[in-house]
Amino acid sequence: MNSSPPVPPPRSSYRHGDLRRALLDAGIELARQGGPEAVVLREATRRAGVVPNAAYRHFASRLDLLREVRAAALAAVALAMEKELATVPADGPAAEVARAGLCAVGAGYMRFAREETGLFRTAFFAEPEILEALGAGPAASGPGGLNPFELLCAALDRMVAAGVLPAARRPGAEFLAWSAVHGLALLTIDGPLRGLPAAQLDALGLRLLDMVEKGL
Amino acid sequence: MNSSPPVPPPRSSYRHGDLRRALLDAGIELARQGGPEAVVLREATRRAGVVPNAAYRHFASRLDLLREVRAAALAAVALAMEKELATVPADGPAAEVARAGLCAVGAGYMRFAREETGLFRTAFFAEPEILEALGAGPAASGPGGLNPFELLCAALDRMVAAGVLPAARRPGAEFLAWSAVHGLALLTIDGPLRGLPAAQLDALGLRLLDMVEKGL
DNA sequence: TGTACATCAGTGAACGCGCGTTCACTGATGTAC
DNA sequence: TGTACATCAGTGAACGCGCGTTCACTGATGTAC
Repeated sequence: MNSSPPVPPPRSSYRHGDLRRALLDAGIELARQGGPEAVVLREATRRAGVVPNAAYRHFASRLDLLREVRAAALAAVALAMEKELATVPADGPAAEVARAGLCAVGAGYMRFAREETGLFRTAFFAEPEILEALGAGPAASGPGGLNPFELLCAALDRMVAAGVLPAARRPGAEFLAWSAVHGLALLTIDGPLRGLPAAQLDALGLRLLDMVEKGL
Repeated sequence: MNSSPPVPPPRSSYRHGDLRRALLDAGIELARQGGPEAVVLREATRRAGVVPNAAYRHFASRLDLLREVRAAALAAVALAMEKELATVPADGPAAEVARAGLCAVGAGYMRFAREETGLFRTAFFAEPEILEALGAGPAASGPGGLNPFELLCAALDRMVAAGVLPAARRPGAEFLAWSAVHGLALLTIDGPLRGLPAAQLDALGLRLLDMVEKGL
């Protein structure tokens, strides 16, 4: 019954062991629960069982920590997309596979937004200065080496290769597709679609992806 | 050269006159410059040339003020959409008019996001508890009596009436269209599209609206 | 194998900040006689 | 038309809060001899 939530881990040794990792993990957990603004330096140190200023041995500032948390969040988005992509059977007509790939990428993105809202918001709505990294970041790479944006681009490229998408419409298509999916994700987590049952959201997602595919 | 930004207005009378309005205006200006989190009670009172707690004569809390600022922001979005809509010539084939109407509504939304980023973010990303009002709010109405969401719905209805959109595809279409437009708006103000010249953004917007129209 | 020592990760205390909010007050305004 | 008074909008002072960050320190660890 006593002070259970922050879980003060009793540290035996004077040195922590891997405080950097512990702070990062705490930061990721904070982001998961409350989004980017919940990534608070003092709370992270509290969870690591350490005095506040100890963090400055490992991070230059709060923003520095947030940056790394954000990279982890971005990697988590990419992982979710790749997992969804992995469920697409690779046999069958190339056109079908390419189309299904785009859908999988979009569906993974939207599901992640719904299920890991805090991390999603951290990945895409952290401090403005932080966002510049997006689209150009090997630091933002997922396990497969691609960040969410690159995964989307790859899916579109495969559609061109399969002849489903005219090459002339390819340039910029990533922004159109991303817009649609990103927008629905946000209406789902922050907007009027919040609270809709998952089944309905999935159905809406399918219709949206259908619209994108037809409209591109 | 002295303390110009906050503009401390010298108040002649003991009574303010219309402090409520002054605080609201200050709040809207703060939102315009810095988004919802910039709507700070103390700063609003500072700008109104009044002591902090004076605000409590007119607003129950900071959140209460923010709610009203948000309503104003929503009305401003609606106004921008209506202005764009007003540029569409009403003569010509009904199908064309209906299509142009949807485009206008979308373009107005996206342009507002770009030009009044702070207000846009305030309208759609204020405290979660606040967002519930959206889509059901006469309080959120624009000058024409319709909020942004209702304007979009009306445009879609006109497309059905004009025979451009099959009635069977109408239900839920507002969410698909809104997703696309909302997403692009966000990529523009917060994401990798930030800083792109307005002309390119407009072009991308047109392509997006084209995609929506074809895909719906 | 044992001792002296440099390193540097974590401590303890404190700072200044701006915030939202509460309290008892004061004094200009408008109304009732 | 003049006076007494109630109202209530704005004052003044203070609160507790949690934050990020800086400072001089201490003491466990690992290395060099």
